[in-house]
Amino acid sequence: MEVYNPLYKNQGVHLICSIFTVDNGVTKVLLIKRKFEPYKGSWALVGGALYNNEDLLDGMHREIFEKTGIKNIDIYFSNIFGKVDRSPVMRMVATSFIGVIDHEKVSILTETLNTSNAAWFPIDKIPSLAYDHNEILNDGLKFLKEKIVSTDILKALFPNGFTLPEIQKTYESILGITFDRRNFRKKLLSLDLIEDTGKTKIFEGTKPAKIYRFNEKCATKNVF
Amino acid sequence: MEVYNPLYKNQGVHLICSIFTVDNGVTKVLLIKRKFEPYKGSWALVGGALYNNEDLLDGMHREIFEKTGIKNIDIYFSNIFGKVDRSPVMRMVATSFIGVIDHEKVSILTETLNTSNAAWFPIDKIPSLAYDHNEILNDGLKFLKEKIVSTDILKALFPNGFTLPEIQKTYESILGITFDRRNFRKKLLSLDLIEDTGKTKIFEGTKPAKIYRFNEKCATKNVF
DNA sequence: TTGACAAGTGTAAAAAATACGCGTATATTA
DNA sequence: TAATATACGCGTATTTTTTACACTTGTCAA
Repeated sequence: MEVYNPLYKNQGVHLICSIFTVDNGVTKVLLIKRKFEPYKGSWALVGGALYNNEDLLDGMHREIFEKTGIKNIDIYFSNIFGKVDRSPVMRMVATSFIGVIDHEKVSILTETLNTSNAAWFPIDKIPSLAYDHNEILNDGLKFLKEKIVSTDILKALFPNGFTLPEIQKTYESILGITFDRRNFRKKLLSLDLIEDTGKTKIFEGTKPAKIYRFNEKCATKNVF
Repeated sequence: MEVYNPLYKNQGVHLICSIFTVDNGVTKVLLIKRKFEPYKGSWALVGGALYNNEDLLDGMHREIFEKTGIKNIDIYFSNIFGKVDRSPVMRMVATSFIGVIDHEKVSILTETLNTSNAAWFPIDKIPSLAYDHNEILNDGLKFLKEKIVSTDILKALFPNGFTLPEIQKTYESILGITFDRRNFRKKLLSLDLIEDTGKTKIFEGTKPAKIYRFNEKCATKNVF
């Protein structure tokens, strides 16, 4: 039986999550500082090893909670990283996830059993990370860019809805490009991803903006 | 250290590949019949367990060769499947890949150390498979549909090039839809995925068709 | 009441996707 | 040898989508 073959001994699965937020027009990712070897003292993405008795998603949620205190975050599986030597301890295959939260609505634990710090880093100012986490983060960011045009992954940033100018800034920050105000509005509405709440938001000294929210649908776009 | 924690003991990684071909307008997938428990006698996708000393892609190639005799197949990672109980033997996380080969250009081993048969099954006539392979196959087929419009994944089916009518039939078979002859031509050429070889193919009783081949580029299509 | 600001809406032009007609090269048949 | 059937290549008009850009509107402050 496979279980007794030494070729398969001591393999494990890493659960790694790139947790993003958008802070005042700047896209940031949550990093934790490692307390122990390997990579003691290095910044790293949030994550750890899968337990035998948990599903991947459950394990990822557990790790996120243990390392940061964050609960109830929507996460999406994105990719897998399996180079033989990616962990110096034992053979670990990494499964990567991404998630988005509102950095203002959540308090991050800056010290836990395994971490000595936690902080939000702008995605263009990322230090050298533990393991292959730089590669995983780049891939996760690419995945995020795809997801924001086809899912409601940004919902967590706007629990009470959003105005179109607000969410346009968010899209621009994540995608790294700017849009014509009127065409962005038409495009986002045509994706059938958001809906009008009927309410408006009052700003000072300017016309009130309509408040939208994500609906239950998911957009898709095919080449053919 | 993680390696001694019993919570991580006896985890393994499955490498599973959905190997597709198109046979006379019918999209098919290669299945093998299992010789041993678990799922002895069941049809299954090609695959097995990752060894400690090999990268994911190398391991997948090794498994494909061991179970079918196929060498030199281009494979793409597609997804991961990690339910706790997906394997009755031990905790296994499955990583799934897809590949495409020409069923006429390759001879498949119908018996190996672990398999008692191998055969091509039309994708709309798939039996109940071992493990969660039905789910993995459906996901792989979805992934294939995305890949044929953005990569040269179909290259293996046409080692000596192809005519546009030929490849149109292939696209139609995989995507399950039909195209207008002239618009398909324009669309595929505009994707910048193929190029004219300058040669033509003679058919009987009809005008010779130009032969094309895949070029080195990859097409991309963004919502924004 | 008016000006500043930033929101909302509309429309013309360009580009892309779609529908469809016709000429052409080959093998077969008369 | 000429006529015919077949199906490949090319082109064009129409529709739809995308892009570029201008004006109107509601609120606050002066």
